[in-house]
Amino acid sequence: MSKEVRVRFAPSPTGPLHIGGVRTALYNYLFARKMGGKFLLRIEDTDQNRFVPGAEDYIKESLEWLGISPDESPWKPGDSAPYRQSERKTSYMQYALDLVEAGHAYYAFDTPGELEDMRERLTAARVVQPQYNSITRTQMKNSLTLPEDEVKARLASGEPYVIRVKIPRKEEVRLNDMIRGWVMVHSSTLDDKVLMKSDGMPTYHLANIVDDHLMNITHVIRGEEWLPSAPLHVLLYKFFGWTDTMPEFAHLPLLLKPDGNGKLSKRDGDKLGFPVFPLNWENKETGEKAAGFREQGYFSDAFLNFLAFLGWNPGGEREIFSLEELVDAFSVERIGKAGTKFDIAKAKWFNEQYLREKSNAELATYVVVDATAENITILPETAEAIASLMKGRVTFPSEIWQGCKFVVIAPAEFDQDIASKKWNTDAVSLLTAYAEDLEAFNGTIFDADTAKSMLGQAAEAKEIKLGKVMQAVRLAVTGVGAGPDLMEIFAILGTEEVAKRIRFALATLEVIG
RNA sequence: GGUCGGUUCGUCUAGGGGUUAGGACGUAUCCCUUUCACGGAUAAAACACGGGUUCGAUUCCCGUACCGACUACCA
Repeated sequence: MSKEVRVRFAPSPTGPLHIGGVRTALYNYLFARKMGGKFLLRIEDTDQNRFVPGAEDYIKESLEWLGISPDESPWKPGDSAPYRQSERKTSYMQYALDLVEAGHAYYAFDTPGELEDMRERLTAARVVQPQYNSITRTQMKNSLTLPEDEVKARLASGEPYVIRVKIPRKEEVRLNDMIRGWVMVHSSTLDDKVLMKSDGMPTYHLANIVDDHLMNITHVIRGEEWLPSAPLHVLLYKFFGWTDTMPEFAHLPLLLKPDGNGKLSKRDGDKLGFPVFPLNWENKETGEKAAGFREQGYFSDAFLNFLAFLGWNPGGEREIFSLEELVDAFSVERIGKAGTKFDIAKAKWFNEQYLREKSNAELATYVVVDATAENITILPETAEAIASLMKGRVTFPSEIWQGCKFVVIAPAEFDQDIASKKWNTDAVSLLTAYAEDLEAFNGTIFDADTAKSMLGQAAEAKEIKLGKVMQAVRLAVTGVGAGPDLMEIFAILGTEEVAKRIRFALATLEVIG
């Protein structure tokens, strides 16, 4: 009988949640749902110096936007509360002391300056790996080298100290990563990492093991940057005697820069003009700003779909998956090993696919909002008609209004380039006739077909080939040379408005050549 | 430098001892068309290199190269 799957996403609140972190959260969510388990969120705020106000809310809002909210979190506590490491502070020291007691950790009193001296000394002596380890610790100030009474005295006097793990001199440490298979590391290459800092807070290494154990975490799905410290974590589970309940590990491939090499960073997004964060972010204190996918016009479901395929794929040829379908198709085995370059063009493509599936009514709400922002009133029916016309042609909802606002705002000026090429005597002659026909129109229904047949008849009467003057007709009514089906636009505008606009164009534009 | 990880079209990837190495994005061309798009069709485009193992390796093994992560009292 296997126990319930419990996974956690454990970001630290040091700024806006990076897209790589969002993907990690997503994979954790998908795995938990797939396995019928629980997805928890734990805030790793053991570094008081790096705390950024608002970062936690940002994490919460990001996950909510994507619809992958945790089952348990600081704002939705379950049995494993609390969910902030700063609130779990009291328990860590005892675990560290247990390790000291068992001989797997020790007190160290070295000052930052002394540590620096040690590294310099080692570097000067051409030691390949200047680190605090089984060799060098014998020359440092710690409870392994100092007499017992002196250690007690230093502790009693309140002298600052840290607790370091005592890495065994020679031992093969191995772990079976779900994505990478067996990884083996020799303990001699590991260093005596600090477990408890001098400010009384634990480091990530200690806190994450203690919390994962206490919270009954069964699988640790995290970024590849953690792989090098995974052997240390395995060792800690062993020292605590928790090997039999140690979670399984899965180290996710990194998200890389689109050009060149290296981890995707905020700078890359700024440079290439795309976001690397889910939501807009602003740090009021520092003035730091970052653009978000949501505000750029990406739909949460499209963004989620895109993200899911960055480093994973279900094996078939289908690419459009809803969240539920992703859950159904997900498996850790199908996560790739190699880093993934970030391709914003693909993200846009996903957004287009999703946009086309949205109802006109839904898209119309964007049009109304955008128009209102410009102090322009638009009828809901008009907004919907515009949405219908534009949905197949745009990537973002904001482009619907931007690309079709001439429906509501009659052109005051005209694209000079098109005018100089297409505004000829034939066009003037046809448009004059068409305007007259429109003004005389007394039918009840003026739809696209009617608009078109009337235009066709006018052209026939003047013996003008329609194809030659359509650009001019478009220019007269919309002011520009490109856009969705003109006759559909006419139908929205109505005979009166179309005639009025044609009259204005006729009066404004001069025939060239 | 050391440790660990990685390497299939430009990008994301499928595949896996014998395949015309498949798809998608992007790119190009053509078709459709009242423009621009959409859509449809077509095209160019990949197994990093060298050794093994094998009748046969892109696939398995070992090296090399290259790329990356880590190397803090940060996570």
